[in-house]
Amino acid sequence: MDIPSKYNPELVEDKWYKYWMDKGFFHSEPDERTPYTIVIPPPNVTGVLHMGHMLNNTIQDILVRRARMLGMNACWVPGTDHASIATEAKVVNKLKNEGIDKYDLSRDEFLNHAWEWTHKHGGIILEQLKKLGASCDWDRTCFTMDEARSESVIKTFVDLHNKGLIYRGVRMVNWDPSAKTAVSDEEVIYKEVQSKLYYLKYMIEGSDNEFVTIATTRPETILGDTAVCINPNDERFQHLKGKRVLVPLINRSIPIIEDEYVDMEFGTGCLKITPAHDIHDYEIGITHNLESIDIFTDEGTLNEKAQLYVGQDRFEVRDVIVADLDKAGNVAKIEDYTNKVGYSERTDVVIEPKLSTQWFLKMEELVKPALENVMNDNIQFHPAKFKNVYRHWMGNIKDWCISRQLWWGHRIPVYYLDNGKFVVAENDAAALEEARKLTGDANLTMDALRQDEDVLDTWFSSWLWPISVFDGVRNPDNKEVEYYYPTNDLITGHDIIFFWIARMIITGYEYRQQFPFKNVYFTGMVRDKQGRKMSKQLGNSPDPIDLMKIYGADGVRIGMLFCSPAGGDLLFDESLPEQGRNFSAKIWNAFRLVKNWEVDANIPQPEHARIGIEWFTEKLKEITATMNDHFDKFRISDALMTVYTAVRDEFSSWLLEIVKPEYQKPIDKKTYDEVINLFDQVLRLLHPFMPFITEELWQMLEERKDGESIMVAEWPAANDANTALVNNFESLKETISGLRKIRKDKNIPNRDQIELMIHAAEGSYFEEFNEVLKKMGNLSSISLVNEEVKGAISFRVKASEFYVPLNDLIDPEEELKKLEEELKYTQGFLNSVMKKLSNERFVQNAPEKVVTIERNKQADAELKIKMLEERINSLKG
RNA sequence: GGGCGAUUAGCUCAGUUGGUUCAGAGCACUUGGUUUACACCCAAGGGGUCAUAAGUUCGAAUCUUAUAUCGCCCA
Repeated sequence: MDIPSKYNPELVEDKWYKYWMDKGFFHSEPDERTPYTIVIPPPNVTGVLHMGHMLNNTIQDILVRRARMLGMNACWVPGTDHASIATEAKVVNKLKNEGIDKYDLSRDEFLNHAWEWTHKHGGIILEQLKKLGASCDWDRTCFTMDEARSESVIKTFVDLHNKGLIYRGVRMVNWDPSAKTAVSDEEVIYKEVQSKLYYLKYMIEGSDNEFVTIATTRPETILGDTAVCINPNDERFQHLKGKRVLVPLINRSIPIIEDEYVDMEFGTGCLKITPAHDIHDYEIGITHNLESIDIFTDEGTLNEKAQLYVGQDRFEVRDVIVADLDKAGNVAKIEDYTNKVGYSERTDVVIEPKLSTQWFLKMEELVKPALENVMNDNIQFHPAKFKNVYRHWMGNIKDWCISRQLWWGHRIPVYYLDNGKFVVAENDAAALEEARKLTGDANLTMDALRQDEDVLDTWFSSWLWPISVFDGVRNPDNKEVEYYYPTNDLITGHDIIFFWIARMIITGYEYRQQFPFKNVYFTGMVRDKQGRKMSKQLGNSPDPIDLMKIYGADGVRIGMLFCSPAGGDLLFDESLPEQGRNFSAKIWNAFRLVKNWEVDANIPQPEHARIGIEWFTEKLKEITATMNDHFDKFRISDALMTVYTAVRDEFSSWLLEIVKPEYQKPIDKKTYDEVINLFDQVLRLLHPFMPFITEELWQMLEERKDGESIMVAEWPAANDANTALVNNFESLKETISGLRKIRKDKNIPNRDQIELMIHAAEGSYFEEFNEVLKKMGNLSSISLVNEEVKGAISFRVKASEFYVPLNDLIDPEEELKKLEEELKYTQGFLNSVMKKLSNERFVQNAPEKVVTIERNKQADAELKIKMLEERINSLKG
């Protein structure tokens, strides 16, 4: 076989992905096997693959591939999310660049543009996932706005409304003046900004020189003031009670009210109240029955109610009004001030608190089972610390504002009549029927109905995802949802625990009386080496596609996982995929070594090879068991590290070196076949992490039939490893390391044979491994002795002592120094052991196993000390 | 201000319900190596008072309390 000396991922990856697709390995249909289901966290339809997706989807693919190899019916459902705000913003922007204003278009015209955009860009990210090797069932690809999903969303709205859980209310919302929509609390990012605290004087009504001073960061809002508030306990302001003040510039008379909400320490202790533009002021306004004067337009400019600066932007007005106030003598002072200001996650403009009519979902009852079943571990979080965060949020839940003032999304199925009443229905026809019933007018036509202009929050569709992808909302009893739901694992970032995870759990219990997934695995954020978030502005995010071209998809996959514990942030650096690429090369080269051996069926298997294979066979069971344990506990990084070191150290450096025939000599058939078999097993353990290279090698390892694939090969068994053999072998390795150290210290070339004499003790020297010891140590002979050997360099493994006779090369002083250091250490060790053993309470209270271990330590240490002392005396003598 | 979490080797982090030589891994570092699979490698090494202090225990990186520093969420 002609094997290229270097692994070239580009020649391999597309080929095997196509093979897997052609053979239908990714596709799942319900059958009698146990299902293993994951639904993808649907990426944003306008998005392109970034490093966060890479991490997240690599983990999903690993879990799905392993489940498949374990014989489960694995189904990974892919799809995308319509992302109302982000997509609409992009489409609006694109139209703007073409000279088209959104508001010159009809709703339908705009939606046509949005769909066009979606069809053009919507599939990109899914195609990119294929490069990563994602084994999604592409036949099941869903979109939150396709027909089945859309109908599910509308049906759910109607149902929740009928249950009395959806209501219309006026609330202070987070208004995004750029997107012209309300956004949820979770979509507001608070940033620390350098601003100013303005101290403004308000004249007291009926007086020419008396005034109160208030402090504000937002002087432009004074035009909406409807009161000034003091703390009733504040001694300084007792004389103001019951008086009124004049709003500067417009001279509106407003009352001085009293409320303990006012912090006497902050600012001047006098607070201006602007109920329409601050959430706390709004609440005080309600308590004190104050008027709300909304001075802003939806675009964030001032309206006629402000009286001044009408039509100007809120931030422009801030500068202008301060100058005017100063001129008018109302500015007492201006201080630098650092505060936190909310910005829209989507458009990055400053959020304006605004009174607005919106649709809300009552959460109080809905969250109960969702909270309970996380706290009692029916749903498990990995890592579990996120339970606390979850409990805190769910315990302080507020009603969910589900309407958005946008066009792209699911239009709210509420139809208004002229008389202000409304009906809620799944479609126009049903709405008309309802309306006719409501009005008693059988001749009513659609013209009399006006559908709500707003759409639903995107999360109101994605919270149905684990159900709706199996069409379980429209058809709750269908075969697919019955089979695949609940799903097994959800892999997602902890940043959307409330947006999405909590809400999916809520719908799971509301609509299927069951959790949507058994486990939630939280990934951390991918950051750059300095710990900064990856962002376009910083330009610190590499393009995953480029990375895969350079390092191979497998290399990038494992690079992402090398340092990625659950929930912890991943500090990405290009050395990681590089390490992954290097590992691919290592496996490739191991394969080249094995496949290039000349096989001779006529020679018998040497003893050292027999031992090596027997050992590795057992070791592999242990490795598999360790990996299984890591997987069970969602320690994906640890599972990878286990197989990584297994390949590098145990397989390549030990097994292959042990069985490797002498230069230019053939290998016996038995050993060869067994090594091929072990290689096959190792590739299987690697496959979930590195699907491409493992398939390539597995196909070349032996003759394969069309339709065979490592993807559907069985996961290796882990039962009943011979742990005694494996442990004994560790002593052998230690002995060989000891010999290597001597060679290094004394500059003895590896090709020169040396002699070894052993003063053996039980449990640390095993004669049955002699052939391996001889080969790996390049020994001319091994002999047993009963006493110390003079003129030799020695080392100890546990209680056995090993001697290499090297008269000429020994430096007695150096040897003595080493021996004395070792003696000192061992004596110290013995002391600590004896301290424990002489403590009666330890012997009485500690488990017997622990005591026995300490006794063994004592015996070993005593024996070792005796040998060391003999050596030292003999060298001195 | 309220809550949650973290602090272990130069860096990033494990440490599984307190007990095997338990102080670990990977990377980085030092030294040696043209042993023909691999320098994208191999071998051998150095490196930490487990943030600090007190406590519980026969025994603490692990449990308790306080302090310091940092991070996240909420206000």
